[in-house]
Amino acid sequence: MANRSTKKEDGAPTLKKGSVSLKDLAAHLDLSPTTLSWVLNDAPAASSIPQETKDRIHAAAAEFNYRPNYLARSLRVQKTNTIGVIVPELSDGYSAMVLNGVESALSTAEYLYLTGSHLHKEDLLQELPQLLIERQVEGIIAVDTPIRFEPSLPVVNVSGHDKIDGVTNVVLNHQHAAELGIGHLYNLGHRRIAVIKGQEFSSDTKVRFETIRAAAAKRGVPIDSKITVQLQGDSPSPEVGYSAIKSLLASGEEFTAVFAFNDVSAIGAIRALTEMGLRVPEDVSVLGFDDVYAAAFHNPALTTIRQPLFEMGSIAAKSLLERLANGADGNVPKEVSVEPTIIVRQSTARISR
Amino acid sequence: MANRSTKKEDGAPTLKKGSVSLKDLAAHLDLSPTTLSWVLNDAPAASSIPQETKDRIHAAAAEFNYRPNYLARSLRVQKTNTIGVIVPELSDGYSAMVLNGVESALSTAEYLYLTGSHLHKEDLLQELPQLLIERQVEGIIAVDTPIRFEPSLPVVNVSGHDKIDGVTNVVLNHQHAAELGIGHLYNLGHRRIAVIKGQEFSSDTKVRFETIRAAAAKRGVPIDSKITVQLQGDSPSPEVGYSAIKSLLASGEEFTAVFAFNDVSAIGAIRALTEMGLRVPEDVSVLGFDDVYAAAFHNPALTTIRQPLFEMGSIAAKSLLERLANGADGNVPKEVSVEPTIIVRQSTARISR
DNA sequence: AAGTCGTACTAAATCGTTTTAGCTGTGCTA
DNA sequence: TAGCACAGCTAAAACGATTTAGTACGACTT
Repeated sequence: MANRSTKKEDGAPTLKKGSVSLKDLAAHLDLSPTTLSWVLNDAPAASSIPQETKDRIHAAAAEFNYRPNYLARSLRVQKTNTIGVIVPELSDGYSAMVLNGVESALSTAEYLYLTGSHLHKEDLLQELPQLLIERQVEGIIAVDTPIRFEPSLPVVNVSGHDKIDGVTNVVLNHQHAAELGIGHLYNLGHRRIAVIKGQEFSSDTKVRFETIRAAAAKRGVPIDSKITVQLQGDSPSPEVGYSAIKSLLASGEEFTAVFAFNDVSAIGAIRALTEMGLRVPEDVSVLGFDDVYAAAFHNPALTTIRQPLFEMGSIAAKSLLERLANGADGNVPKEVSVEPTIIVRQSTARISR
Repeated sequence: MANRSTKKEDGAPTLKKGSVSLKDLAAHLDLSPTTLSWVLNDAPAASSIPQETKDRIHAAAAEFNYRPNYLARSLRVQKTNTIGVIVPELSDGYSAMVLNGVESALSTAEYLYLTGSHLHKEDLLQELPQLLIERQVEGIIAVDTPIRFEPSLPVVNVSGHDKIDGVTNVVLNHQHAAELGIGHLYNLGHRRIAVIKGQEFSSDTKVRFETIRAAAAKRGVPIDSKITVQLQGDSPSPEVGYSAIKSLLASGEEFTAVFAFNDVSAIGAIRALTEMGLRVPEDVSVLGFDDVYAAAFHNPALTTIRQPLFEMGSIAAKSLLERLANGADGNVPKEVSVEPTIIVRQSTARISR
């Protein structure tokens, strides 16, 4: 039997609920913090502690709702089980889906994450990573975000294209995507294909356009710069696609199809076209990109190049976790690529002529 | 002039870049951590430190890219400048917009936030808050989430309806919203109004339906339970609205308008109606709720009751920050309410008969 | 009867800061 | 010439955990 002597004169040091420290709990039990730590963490050293003591400890921990202070623990063990995630903004559909993927991969590993949006502001692009690093995140996942800092920790960039030491890019196979898109339109008979380029700040803008251009040229229908427009404005919304197509229509140039930078701009484009009395897809085909939620239920339902955004997020997270687990053994993959698929719905059709 | 003696024999203890501690830096400068801390934090006590020393310290901090370890600081000052945010899921448009509002309010206060999605799973509803509390968040913002834990810290619940001590609910003026919606449809001549109820897990489901029922009854056109359907399935997507209306149509009951639980289900409803050869709004009017991004550019553009989601997020954050700054002085507001507006677009029209 | 082993623990260092309480030397007053 | 203020620092405690290195005691060997 336990021969605990009541060391101190206080019989029951009433612990305030809500924030008991290990020391408090230990004092209450007349044991040392060490013992409690061993037992509560199931440390190897706890093997010599008799079951009865263990039970007492667990019971008290439950009774006072003891939760270890993660700050203290992390400081001591030099591990925070936390990563940082940087996105342009949350409500554009794109980042949110990637984040879902990230979270699903993290949760099984008991990691949490801190988030920040940079809204494409240069100062935030510099500042955010520092804020996260100060908070001792173990790594950073950036989504559609240029890396403006020296990566002093593992970084994974979803849709990143810059080759930077220590950064793994998770990217779509853009060449394949362009082939799928242009191939689809070409096979429907389209030869005058207008292209909506992304904003300058989107990581994919350049590659997307180059690969589309190459795919079109290959088929002998080079992209005409007169029917190429670039999205303006600093956030992704249907409005910018709408304006882009409006200005294109104003130019009077002919085209039978539009290959949009993303679904959101495709939706704006459709609005602009129908407002001008052009039917989609009868008069003009519109091809989107991404396959966000809204695409399937739009009217007309969007034909689009699907990016596996959820998977890209979870691949990013898994890749980061793997690097964190294995330590920096040099062999950081520069790039992981995923495949697009084309989802044919109602916004594209055979050319009517 | 400074008469620093080279205490130690090592002339230049080469500091490894990337993670210098205050102690390292202090050793390098032959000063104590205390002095550096004072200077770098602009503490009052730093007034007695000569400018030259201050300059040396700042220069060294910059040179070695010194960043204070936030874990250690937070542990010492008992303040983490971090809150937790709990959402059902990120990619439903709703939570993301609220989060944007939260973030904008937080960033000016130099707070960051940890996020978690519970996907309406009971275990996560219990677990997530604990994970956040362990990590010493100062408060929690829950979005459309039932509170399943004892609030031992300040909590703000966006769209919460349970009155719980220590929890501030940020809610829409639902009565007004129902008046706007039913009033609009009634004025357009609609008398047979179908209602799509939300899923059981949505906080707003009950109030929304009750207020709609009351507003309709008041006008002498009581809601008929035969043309009331409830969303099924465990995530918000157009599919569930689609199925709901499909089943309603199958019942053969007559109706001239649909008041949907949210925009997403309204979009699904429109799809179901048009598939059955009914035109929106000529044959059936469809009224949405929320005014998410997709609403304005849908075809037809959605008439909807707008919730100021961004504001609700920033109000939630501001209210939480205020409580954190002022300490727990008891007077916690039980409820803060915001006003809806009706955005009339193309999905509703005067009854054609 | 001394040495060894195992049980059941505890003391103290540590993580990286901040903060309280000093300490040392110089210049000036009384 | 002792006393005192002030400038310019430093030592050590503290935050709340984990972890290393013991200690005290009984039982068992040799």
